[in-house]
Amino acid sequence: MAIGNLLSESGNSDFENDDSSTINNVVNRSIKRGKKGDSSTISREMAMDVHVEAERKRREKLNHRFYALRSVVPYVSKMDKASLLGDAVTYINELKAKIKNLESKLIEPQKKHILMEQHDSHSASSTIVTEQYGANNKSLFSSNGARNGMEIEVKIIGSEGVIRVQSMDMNYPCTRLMNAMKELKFQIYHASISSVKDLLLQDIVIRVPEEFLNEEMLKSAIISKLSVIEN
Amino acid sequence: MAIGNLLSESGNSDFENDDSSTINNVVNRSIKRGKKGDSSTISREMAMDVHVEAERKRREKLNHRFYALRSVVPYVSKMDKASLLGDAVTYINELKAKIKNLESKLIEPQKKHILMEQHDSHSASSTIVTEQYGANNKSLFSSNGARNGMEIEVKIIGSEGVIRVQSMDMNYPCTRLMNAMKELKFQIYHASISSVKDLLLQDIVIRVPEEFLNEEMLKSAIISKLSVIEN
DNA sequence: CGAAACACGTGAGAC
DNA sequence: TGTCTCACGTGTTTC
Repeated sequence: MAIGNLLSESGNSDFENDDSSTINNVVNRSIKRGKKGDSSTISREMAMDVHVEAERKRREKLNHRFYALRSVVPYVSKMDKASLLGDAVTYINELKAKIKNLESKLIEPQKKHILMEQHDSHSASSTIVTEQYGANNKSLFSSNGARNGMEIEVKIIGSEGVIRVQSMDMNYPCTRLMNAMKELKFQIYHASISSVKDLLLQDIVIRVPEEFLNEEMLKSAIISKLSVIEN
Repeated sequence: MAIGNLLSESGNSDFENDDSSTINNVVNRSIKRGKKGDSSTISREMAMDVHVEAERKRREKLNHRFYALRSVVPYVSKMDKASLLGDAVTYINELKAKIKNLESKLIEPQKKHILMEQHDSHSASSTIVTEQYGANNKSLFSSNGARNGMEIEVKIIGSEGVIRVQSMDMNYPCTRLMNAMKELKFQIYHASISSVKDLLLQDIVIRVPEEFLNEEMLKSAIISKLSVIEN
């Protein structure tokens, strides 16, 4: 599958194909405007370009979610998105009805209940679970930006590199760092993450690509990637 | 947000009617082409117009379905469509797990034994998933779309959980897993990642939120998150 | 100002 | 032949 796409030009339906990141299509997708006002519109065009790219990303994400939804809804009548959504709604309602049914069936027989079976998860309210999920959020240290003092140390030994990061354990610095590793396409040999109190320590051993000639280059590449990744 | 649509100065009063069902559509849609060649392009323009209208109809329908979905999914983290789809998938998987749980609880009528179906460790507690893309599966339950042959094992000990994942080292499964941890808001105590040949082994120790009553729930939550995360 | 999310019009492919 | 569905680039709005 997927031979090089010379003259691809459209095509590209949404089949799954999965990795959008890897081979990444740097294809001549940027034919766009041949000519334009030549005055000071260059920054304009660049901004446009990033906009186009962002929108493309968004579409891709949405389509992945559609596919994921399709994989959990057992029978989807047709292939189009509207039908999928409709079937998902009816399916959810079916599941809910079924649960209600089961619960009522379960509560009814009051005799000789053996209903312990949940030793360790007493967890108060052994009654029906109801309502999913924490939903505690609200405050939830979200908020983007907020560089939480990351200290980065880099060491190169032969073809291997050691990245050592120490930071506040907020906003999932490990997720952020892993995203950076992915975007930099570093091959990871080993990683170890430890949380101690409100500090998070991360050690990662990678294979250093040849284009990074010294530790400083490697470190600044990581830092700039980190600063770009949204959390 | 005030209303737009200042009475459009008529001109051609083509039966546009619009019938917009839902809320206001603010847009001032009918500016379109001001003037054009009047020769033989009229049919062209009419055809175009009907196309535009049809597409508008389609979009309206889709949005209506989105709204319907939103009304059956109890808690949607954010307001945007992608989050809605993702949460719908998660919710469906939770419902499935819940049903499974209730059913197993129900099929156990008069066993005088305390046959601890919880301690035994069979009970699918630490089963292995190895699934590859839904759609081919058939059974109603356990339709989790784990990607590139991820084998997931989950163990709960007290308030801590151990997640052990083995997969092909392609497409940065560690990044994906970390993203899942973040989205599930799990607090990470420790993590260890090792690459051996083309296999990637990941062990993560987390604090298990109370709402996860057993290993099965925890595992299916992780799987469904994984299936939603695009890489 | 950028970044994110959306709706829109339009070209293209399927049947 | 139209009709349906989709992806794309773009304008606009919100924070």
